[in-house]
Amino acid sequence: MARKILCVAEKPSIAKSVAQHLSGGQFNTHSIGGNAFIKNYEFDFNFSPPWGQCSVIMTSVVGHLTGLEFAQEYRKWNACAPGQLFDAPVETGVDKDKKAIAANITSQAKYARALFIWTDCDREGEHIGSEVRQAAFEGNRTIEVKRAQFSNTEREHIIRAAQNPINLDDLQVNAVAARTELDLRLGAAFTRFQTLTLQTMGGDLQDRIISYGSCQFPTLGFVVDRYFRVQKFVPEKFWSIKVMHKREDMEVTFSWRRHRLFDRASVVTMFERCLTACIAKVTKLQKKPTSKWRPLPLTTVELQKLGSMYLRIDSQRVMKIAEELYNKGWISYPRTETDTFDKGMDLKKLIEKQGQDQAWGGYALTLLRGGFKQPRGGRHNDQAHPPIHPVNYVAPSSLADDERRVYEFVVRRFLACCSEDAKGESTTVEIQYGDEAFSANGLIVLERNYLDVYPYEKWTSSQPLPKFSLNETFEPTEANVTEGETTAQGYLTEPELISLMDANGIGTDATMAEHIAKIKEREYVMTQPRAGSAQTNGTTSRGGRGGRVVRGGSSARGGGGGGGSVQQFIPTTLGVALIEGYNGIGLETSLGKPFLRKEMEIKMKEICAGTTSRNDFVHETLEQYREIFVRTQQQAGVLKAVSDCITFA
DNA sequence: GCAAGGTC
Repeated sequence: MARKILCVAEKPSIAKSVAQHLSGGQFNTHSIGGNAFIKNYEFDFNFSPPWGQCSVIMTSVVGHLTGLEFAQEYRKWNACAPGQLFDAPVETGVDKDKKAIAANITSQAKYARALFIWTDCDREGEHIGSEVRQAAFEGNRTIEVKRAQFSNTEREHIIRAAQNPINLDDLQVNAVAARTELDLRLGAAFTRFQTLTLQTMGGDLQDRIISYGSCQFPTLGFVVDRYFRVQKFVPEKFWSIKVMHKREDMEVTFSWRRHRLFDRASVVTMFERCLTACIAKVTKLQKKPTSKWRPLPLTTVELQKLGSMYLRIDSQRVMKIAEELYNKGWISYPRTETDTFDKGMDLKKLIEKQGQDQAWGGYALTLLRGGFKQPRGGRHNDQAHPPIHPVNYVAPSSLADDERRVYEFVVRRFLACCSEDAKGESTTVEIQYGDEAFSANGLIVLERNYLDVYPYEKWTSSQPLPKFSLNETFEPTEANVTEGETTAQGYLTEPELISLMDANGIGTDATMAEHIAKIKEREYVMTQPRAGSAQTNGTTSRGGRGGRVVRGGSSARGGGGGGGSVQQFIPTTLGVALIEGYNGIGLETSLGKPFLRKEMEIKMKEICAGTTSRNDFVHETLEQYREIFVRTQQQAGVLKAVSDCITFA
């Protein structure tokens, strides 16, 4: 009886670190023919019963092994009417460039008693596990299949996972299979239909692909939605009362509790009552400690948002750079939803490695000498990867420019997480003046703490307030009515777009940047720099009616560092026409809205919970989209309008 | 020539 166990991870890097932990560093490495990345690691390990001491082959795949395709006779664009793709037969096949990897698993399985699957513990990982299982069955019908449950690659954790295997969860496998089938059928059907129809209408759309995808369309929808809100915005005038007082050579501005009103006559009346009263009285005086919280451990979505906010690098490029840094071993796996560090992780060891840096090394050392605080924990955990953090030190001078900036950000963010919150003292003075209440705020920063290593955030002491005492009365130095106007929100920026996608479940942390790049490539949207923008700390005040307040005509936006300006997304005529076309069809669920994708996400969770079956879900969803498809065909005018827009624009 | 999901 062969005492051999085959282990397969989702990616080469995991196979390697698992092999290192289980073997204690004693393993042989074999290359496989046909793929330069995959290695087979060979060693012995003592598993829990019934397996006991076994020889192990640890290898990996590189993500999915297989893909879903239409049967051969439906692959040509003119082979069938696009509508037939709703029911056309589909088949699963091993991707061309994955044949050698599948063959490796098939042949290794022949001599193995059991297969241990070490793919990531998320839905896609479960499905990849089922693809691995299938490849193993091709070589060995009776191989026993288990799955290791792990959420990081720490030694103890990995050994525990090896000794407590569970079973593959076929419910999760089914959920992913359903999504795959729907994305293929709907994507291909609508893409071919739109593209072919618009081609026959002539105009400038001859050689373009007018693609539809369950993620790219809602992404486009967000851009178009904001565009129209900006276009339709009507500015409104508002008025406010400002009170100033000079004391001890300091000028204090009190702001009105009512903030602002949209009726000038009322404001003037109230203001006159203040003047009549003449005297203001201090009604409340409060000093209290306040703090600014250190940031949460870094997730992919945050990295993408902050990359474009702080570093002005777009999300796709940030991800590409992060992947390179990961592949070189400088930072941890950059695709993670987790914003909590595992309790068992040795964070101090990671901080120590940063001690040698010229810029932040000194700060890292102060953390080790007592400044260290266990990071805050967020509410997200994908059970597969830790938050993004530096794993090794690399001298910034040896990195390319943007690479250096991303690495520095990851390091500084990590050190900030492990620091104490910033501490300050806030003072509030409230006064009664006539019938109106006003207040002034002062802040003194006492300890900067994490802010010393995290220059991306600002927290500055305001001008200190002069002394006031409770119930004292005084005559304000100056008071007047100010006038302002609400201004429209800007067009959508990339961080805003990513937030919307995240909140609506459009795409995954690993693919959001791709969807954004896709709608640019299709020329559904374009980006342009926002005029007059500079780096902000995300503290822009917003007006109550959707607009940003510009007081007395002068913009509150300050300077600040940062290269370049914020990019904003503007839909092209084509993008607008597509979304408007589908919104105008009159069905409640438009292709341009995020609801359908959101529902898909909910249904996938139901499949995982066992309350919905894969078949029911696929059929119901197909029927739902078929109605939209049929209606779109009937109302050819919808797409005709798109064509006209483009031709005569 | 289509999608979205993995990863290199």
